[in-house]
Amino acid sequence: MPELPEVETTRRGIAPVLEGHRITELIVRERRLRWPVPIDLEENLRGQVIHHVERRAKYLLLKTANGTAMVHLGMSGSMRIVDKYSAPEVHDHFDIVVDGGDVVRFNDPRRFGSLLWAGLTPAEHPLLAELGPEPFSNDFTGKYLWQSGRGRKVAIKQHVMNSKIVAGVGSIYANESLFRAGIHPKRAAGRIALPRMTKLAGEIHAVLAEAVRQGGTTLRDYRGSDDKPGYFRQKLLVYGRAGEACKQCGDLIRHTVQGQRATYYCSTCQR
DNA sequence: ATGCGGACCTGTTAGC
DNA sequence: TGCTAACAGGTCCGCA
Repeated sequence: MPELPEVETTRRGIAPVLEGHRITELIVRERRLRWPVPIDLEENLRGQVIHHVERRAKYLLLKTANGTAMVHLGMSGSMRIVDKYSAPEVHDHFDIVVDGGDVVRFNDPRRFGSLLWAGLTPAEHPLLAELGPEPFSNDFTGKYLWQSGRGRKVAIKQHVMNSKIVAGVGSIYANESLFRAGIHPKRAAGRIALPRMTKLAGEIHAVLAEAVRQGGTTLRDYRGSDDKPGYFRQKLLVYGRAGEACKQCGDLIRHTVQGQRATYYCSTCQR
């Protein structure tokens, strides 16, 4: 499921419930996530006040004076706010219980998500240390994207989905921003001129910002912390539209696979 | 250094 | 209708 807009929507949903509140209990029902949940995590978090809920790439960072917990939603994860008396259901892998009785409950059928401990210097955690700039940061510019692609033969779609190049761009929004920028997803990253890269960086920024405003994209499972779906799906121009007419030129939208992920594009509008 | 395929999981859907 | 195979929003790792 979740790409950056869905994670950001989740962050905004859970932050008011967590920030400034003390964790009375962390209840872990299933430790076998993408990586095993560390055995001392409950001890590290119990009694700690969450002073800030941040996002880095697609990781949610729960910051306490003792250290930072990292949550990743994987492909099918979600976090909902529930009452402490609500019974856990299947795939509800952990609960963050805070003073006052609110519970943030993590559900993830595929268990590609994770719950990890990043200590006092989260930026140095191996999963965060190598990440590229945030797409909403000032460091993410056309010039940066152009420089990062110089001499590379990798397809531009895979290039922008590489978290070391830019953090948080997944398949849906890579497809959409490449369409908006008029760039063919299989074009080599090193064979795109600076003005087109500038256009692409701008479209990545724009499409992600729009999706955040719409509460993300719900294809199937994704729900925000309030259980509402995201409404960006109606705005998708290519993703999931194979065989349908391009909204720009009327040609058929094509489907292919890159790196085991679905790619959608218009061969007339994208070169 | 770069690039590829496999791996981790379950649930839903498409196809026979 | 029922079984099986393919596919799904992520991304790390090991190998060539």
